[in-house]
Amino acid sequence: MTLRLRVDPSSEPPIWRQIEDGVRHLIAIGALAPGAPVPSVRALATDLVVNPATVARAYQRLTDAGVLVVRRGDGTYVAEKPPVVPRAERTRTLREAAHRFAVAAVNAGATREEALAAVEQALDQPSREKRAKEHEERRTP
Amino acid sequence: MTLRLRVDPSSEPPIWRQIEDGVRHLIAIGALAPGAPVPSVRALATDLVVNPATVARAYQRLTDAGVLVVRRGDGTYVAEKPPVVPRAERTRTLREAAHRFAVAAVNAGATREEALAAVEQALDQPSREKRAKEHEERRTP
Amino acid sequence: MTLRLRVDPSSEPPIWRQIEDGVRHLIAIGALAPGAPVPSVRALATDLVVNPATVARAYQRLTDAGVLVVRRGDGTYVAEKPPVVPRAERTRTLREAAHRFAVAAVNAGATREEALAAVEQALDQPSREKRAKEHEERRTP
Amino acid sequence: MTLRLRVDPSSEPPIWRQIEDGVRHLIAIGALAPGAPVPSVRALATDLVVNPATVARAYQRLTDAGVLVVRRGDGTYVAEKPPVVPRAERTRTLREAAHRFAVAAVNAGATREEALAAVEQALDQPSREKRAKEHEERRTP
DNA sequence: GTGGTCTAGACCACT
DNA sequence: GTGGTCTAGACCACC
Repeated sequence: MTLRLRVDPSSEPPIWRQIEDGVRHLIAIGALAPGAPVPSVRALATDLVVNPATVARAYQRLTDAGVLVVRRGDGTYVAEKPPVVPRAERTRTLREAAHRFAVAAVNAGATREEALAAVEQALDQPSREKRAKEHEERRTP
Repeated sequence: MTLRLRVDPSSEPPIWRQIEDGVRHLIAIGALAPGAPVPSVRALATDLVVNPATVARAYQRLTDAGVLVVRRGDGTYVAEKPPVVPRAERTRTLREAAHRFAVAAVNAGATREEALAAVEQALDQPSREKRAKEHEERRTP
Repeated sequence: MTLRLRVDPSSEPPIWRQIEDGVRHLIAIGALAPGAPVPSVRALATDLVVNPATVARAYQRLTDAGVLVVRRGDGTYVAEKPPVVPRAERTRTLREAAHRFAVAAVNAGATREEALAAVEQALDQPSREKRAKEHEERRTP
Repeated sequence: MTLRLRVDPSSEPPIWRQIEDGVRHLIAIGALAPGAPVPSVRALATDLVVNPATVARAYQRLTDAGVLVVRRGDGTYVAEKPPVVPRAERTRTLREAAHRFAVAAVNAGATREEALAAVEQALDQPSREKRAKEHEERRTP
């Protein structure tokens, strides 16, 4: 019941947000299936070495958003039908992220081609989590 | 002696960082040549409608980094030889930025093609300054 | 959580620099171990009778340099692995400092022997902190 | 009538002080003999690429101290009998310089031996000015 | 409680 | 005029 999550206690983004995004990410890549249990607030807190209140904050937001559901007295689970993020918001997010990257790339002195190549590489490189999951599946099918 | 710089005071990133990055950016695209003067702390502050201390903070970081040089009691100038960021570090920065973008794109549920399109668009965007500079050069060759 | 630090507010060098150098010095002599907490900005400020912003400035420079790390909302700590200054740069710094001293000594009309004696005396001087630390260790082993 | 002087227009110490110390230094090492002429304020200013008022300030201080003398309508000269700096002040200066060096050395992570070696080397290395002067003397005895 | 940011205003030394 | 330093005080998000 441990999550493939790591958190950086220094600076941006805030820890609660790192946890929130991390869980969303694990769901997006399929590492956390609908209906699957997530660790208790306390367990995850000791695991990540952060304050339980911080984990609670992230869980609360995820619950409010309908991504997680609490079964009282039982535990917390990924929702059976996690809500889809509205298309408009999704493209806005994407555009902002792209802009941040573009500024960073120009400041780093990269050419258009170098920048694009770096992005392609980052997109193609299967995430550690995904590979880890496939590995696990092979072991415990 | 006015700079093609605008800042968003509603923070995130902080104003001083927006100024720092902005100046670096203007140098990177050639809108600010080595040896060229930059506006005085006070001038830029009134121009951007921020506190002089905020501009001073940005300028000082740039000076510490060797991007700007101060001639005491005279003014501040772009360094004749702005420090070249070591190639290794540059590609590392680029790779990290690309990775951050890739994660954001995956979380936003974007496909590989959507992600790349967004980046291409963002890269073609911030040429406002460049076009402005080329225009100026055509006028006063 | 009080630091063996004193500053001279009559400037030269500026207070924030005195604090920065002081912390570096305490780490260098081992009075501040890796991972150890440093006083909060406010605590040190009241202790030194200076404005919190002044301490914050010093701490932030040290954080930027990787000497200190911030745990958000928690506190500030000495980095586990304080950055090693590259050997080349270290000897360069040392050589420059030595050269500055040599010039000053010549200007003061000192002989070679007088100059060396002054340096030996100065080197044996700032062991106040070290002795204090050893004393503490003997008390609480 | 050009002086072996260079100044750094950035930061500490102030330019006028660099000039003042520089002239004192040239006299101390014998590169400027008693009675020898020094360049005019204007000439030195254009030579060093600084504001004439800055050179004037240095010359004024040196004149006040009796190190230089003005012969009206003629020029400025090194005093025939440059005043000796009081012994007490000299040793104070030396001690301060030694202390600054010691702090810098410790912060640079140098051992006592390394620090002393660096100073010895700096003291033994005949200054560029001295060598230059000897060379000149051989050419025009 | 923690650090981070910003403003307003003052004072200083240097050119 | 220039940049540099410092204070006092406010507000914010985070843990």
